[in-house]
Amino acid sequence: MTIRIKEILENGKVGELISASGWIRTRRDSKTVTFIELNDGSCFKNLQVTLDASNHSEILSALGTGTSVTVMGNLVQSPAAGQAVELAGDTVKIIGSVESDYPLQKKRHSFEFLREIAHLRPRANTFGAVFRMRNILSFAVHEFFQSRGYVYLNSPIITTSDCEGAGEMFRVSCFDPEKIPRNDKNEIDWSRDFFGKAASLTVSGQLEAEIFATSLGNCYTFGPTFRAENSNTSRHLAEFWMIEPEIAFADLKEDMNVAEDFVRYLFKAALSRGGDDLDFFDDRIEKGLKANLERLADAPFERITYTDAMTELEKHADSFEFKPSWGIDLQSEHERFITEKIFNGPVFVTDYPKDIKAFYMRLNEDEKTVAAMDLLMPRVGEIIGGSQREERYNVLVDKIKTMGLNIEDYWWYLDLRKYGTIPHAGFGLGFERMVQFVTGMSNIRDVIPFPRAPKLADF
RNA sequence: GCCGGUUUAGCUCAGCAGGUAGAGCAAGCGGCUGUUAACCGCUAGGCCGUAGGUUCAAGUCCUACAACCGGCGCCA
Repeated sequence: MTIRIKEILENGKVGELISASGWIRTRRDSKTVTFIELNDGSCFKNLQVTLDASNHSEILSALGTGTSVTVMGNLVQSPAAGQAVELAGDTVKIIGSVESDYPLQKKRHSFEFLREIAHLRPRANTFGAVFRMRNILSFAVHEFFQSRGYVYLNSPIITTSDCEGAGEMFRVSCFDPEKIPRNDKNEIDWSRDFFGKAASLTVSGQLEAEIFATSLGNCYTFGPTFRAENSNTSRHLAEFWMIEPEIAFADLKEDMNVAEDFVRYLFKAALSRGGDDLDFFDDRIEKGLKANLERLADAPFERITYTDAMTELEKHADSFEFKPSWGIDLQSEHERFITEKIFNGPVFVTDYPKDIKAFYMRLNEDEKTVAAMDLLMPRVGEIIGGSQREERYNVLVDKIKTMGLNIEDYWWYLDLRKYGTIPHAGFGLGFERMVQFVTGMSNIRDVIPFPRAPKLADF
């Protein structure tokens, strides 16, 4: 009958006899009373427990930071400021004691240090708040799509379709690295591997989502995605979670409408359910975070074509290391200028030159650009990449050929266009980048429980 | 992968022009106080990232490597 501390603090009645279990965050002594801050992870706040020093003298010294305990006693009104109620502990049971080398102290630790003890960092204020917020956002993702009739698709983690070229892939193989079979041309003989062909971890569930969008209708994926790029930045991971809706009978405009509604829905979920965790981010991680989320949750996102964006950037060519010109990809500094200087908020940039985008994006009337869109956000950069898919069989075949890709590899993808093709569109949202934006955390490795990045796969 | 920075006590850092290490917090002990990042005193704690080199002498200078941080590239 242990009650969660969140429940106690929200609904506990003064006078009630209760039991609370958790970990001691910090402990302070006064002459007659020992104070314990008890946290069980259910919420940001701690439950203050008071112990009569004379009744518990023999175990008081064992109640150090990190100790797990169960306390029974009456919930009383707190005579001091800082908390409305507190638990007047009658009995304290030590569940698990702590050695003096417990790494978490009652002081501020650097995020870099806490990353090295990822098995303990969820017990720290910031990380408790981050992972509760991540949970809120995860649930809101499903809520948003489910309430709109989208089907949740579990796209495969292991794939043999080398399709997209979205980045370097992690090889999946059962070969003994000491004895990799080779054929008579001395090439690796994947036909003798587990799947009978070269297999990798997925870099995107989009192509599979298109199969379902052209059968069950609107659908979405939400799962882990893997990129073997040697990316060393505060916004890249080798394993990250991506949400990829695919919308049937939709064009780019509808794609952006869904993306915008989706992002704003997540902002609103964070605002309405974030509680003390969000207040903490606002107070300690990024000043003004809440006001900014509130502003963005209500205002429509800006939209600008790549061509118009380039024209704007060219007016400020002097302020860039890389000179903007039509046909090049937007550099980080350009994206930041657009989203932070020109619009100060999320911006959709649309209709990129066809040569810098993937083969499956729909060719526009001008035959120079494709129906692509990226959603740029202040600080985290590109949070969404999406497009209307090329649904015209012949156009797609031409595209695959001119890009030098092997047409046979795409037989099933082309079949979707050959048999009852429909216009459709979709996008991918980097979940961790969303969590970063909503929490204000500056390093993406601090918003995923166990980050995987170059030289980093502990725990 | 590229450019720059950092690496000294459990943690966060200081260490001036090369002369064999210091603070705050944490920990242990004691004191004070319905305390709330509590406060005060004392104690203990360091092959100064790794490997070479220069020098009578290297935490301090040089080289290589590694990890981490910031920026860039790749992208979500």
